[in-house]
Amino acid sequence: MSSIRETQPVDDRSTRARIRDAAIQCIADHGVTATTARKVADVADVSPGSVIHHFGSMDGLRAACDEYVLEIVRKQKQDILSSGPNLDVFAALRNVEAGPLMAYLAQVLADDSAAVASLVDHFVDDAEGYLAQGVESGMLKPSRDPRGRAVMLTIWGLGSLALHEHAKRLLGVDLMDPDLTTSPNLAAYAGPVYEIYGKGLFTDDFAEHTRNVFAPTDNTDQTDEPEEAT
Amino acid sequence: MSSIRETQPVDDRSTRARIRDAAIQCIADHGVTATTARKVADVADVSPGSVIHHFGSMDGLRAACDEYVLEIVRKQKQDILSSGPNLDVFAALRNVEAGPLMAYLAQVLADDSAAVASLVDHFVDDAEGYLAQGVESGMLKPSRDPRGRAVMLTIWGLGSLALHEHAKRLLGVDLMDPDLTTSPNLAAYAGPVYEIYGKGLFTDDFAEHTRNVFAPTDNTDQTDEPEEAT
DNA sequence: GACAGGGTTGAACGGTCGTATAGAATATTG
DNA sequence: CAATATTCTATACGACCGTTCAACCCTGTC
Repeated sequence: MSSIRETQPVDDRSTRARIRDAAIQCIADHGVTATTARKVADVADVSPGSVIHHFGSMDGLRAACDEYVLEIVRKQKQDILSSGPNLDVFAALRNVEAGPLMAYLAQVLADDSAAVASLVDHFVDDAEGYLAQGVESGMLKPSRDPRGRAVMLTIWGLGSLALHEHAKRLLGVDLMDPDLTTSPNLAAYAGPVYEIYGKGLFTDDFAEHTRNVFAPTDNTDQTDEPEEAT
Repeated sequence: MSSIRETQPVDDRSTRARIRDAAIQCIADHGVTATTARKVADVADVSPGSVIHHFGSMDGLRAACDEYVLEIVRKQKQDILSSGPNLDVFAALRNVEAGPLMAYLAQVLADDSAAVASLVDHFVDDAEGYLAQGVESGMLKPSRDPRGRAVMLTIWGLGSLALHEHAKRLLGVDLMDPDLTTSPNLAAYAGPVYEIYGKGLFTDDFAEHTRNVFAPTDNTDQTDEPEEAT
């Protein structure tokens, strides 16, 4: 092992890391099923045999990718924790070197992978913490079901990411844009969202009318409203 | 052409329709990339050659499926229109013979297809109409951006459908269940949703604070809040 | 019965996939 | 420098893909 570092850091790091990054890029660009061993090898400038030599199989490569972005998100979370409460689920990913992680996440959110499930659970945990902080600091209203509220807000956020092509077509806003927060079109997305988050959607009369329909078992005064579902 | 109807309607209808239905079922069950001509042929009890004889290619089959569910949704809309306002985007699909249409939609929502885009646009149009009715009837608050609000609510709903596996894992609610509205676990999903839609998420103070940040060009009084994004 | 003629079949073709493996290239060590 | 261990490449193989096509069956007509 040579003790001197070369003038240029060769390319990236180990061949294994280069292959993994190439796979993430490939999945982010063209989806998981279109990501073949040969294409990954081509992007990583290695031979097709090398990619499975390092990861055993394509499933192994996919798992390694999932685990890697999970690790990055976990690491990034530490930095976020010291910067106060943040409601935006994507902020952690957006600041992370503007890599293809958002696009990767959007591509893999739909198919069921244990690592992706763990990642989503992680986001929900974060959201629940942030929401609790928001409630404590007086920014957010308390909820009868804090966990459920965190789940729904996370699913809405991640679902918007998964359907970002529709959002772009309908709103002109690319949720994948690394510098979204400075985009002039952000208002088209944030306006309605903040409006709903701000004043709600139902009128007070209607909200009162539906309040006790889907309430969890909570001993408040409740007049029985027999039929008002959907 | 015989003028009498057989005692049993043979199987379904034409072979073409049987193949199309088999493809929809197959995509709903295993996704679009896992749906091969041979599997569709197997489900439809025909030969692999027959499926492309009827649709030209697998892309043609896929397009025919998209167009078919679009047609069904359009047809279903007519019935809905005569039953008053309805905020639930899925109701139109849920009542439609409990077929695999919801699962099909969940599978194809992410990939970009012209027919799927048209379908989503259709949902947004419906939502906008329903929201306007809701505002008019006093159930819903008016919006500064009715179209944008309809888009976001639709994306949230469809995104939840696309990520229904996560919702099921985290909430115990299967958004795909044809009789969801009678499920005892519905409250885990509807509770937080109705809470947010009812009273909102932000406190009045915080809502006032962020009101004019992402407001569309609207001449209300606005004190300049230079930096408060994210 | 002979005979078209279209819906249907099943075998076959070219292509791409994931993966295995033998050998070349490269690094490591004495 | 020789020997060896390691990494990578190139090729090969079997499986499965979408698609084609000659034969086949089945129905209706002369």
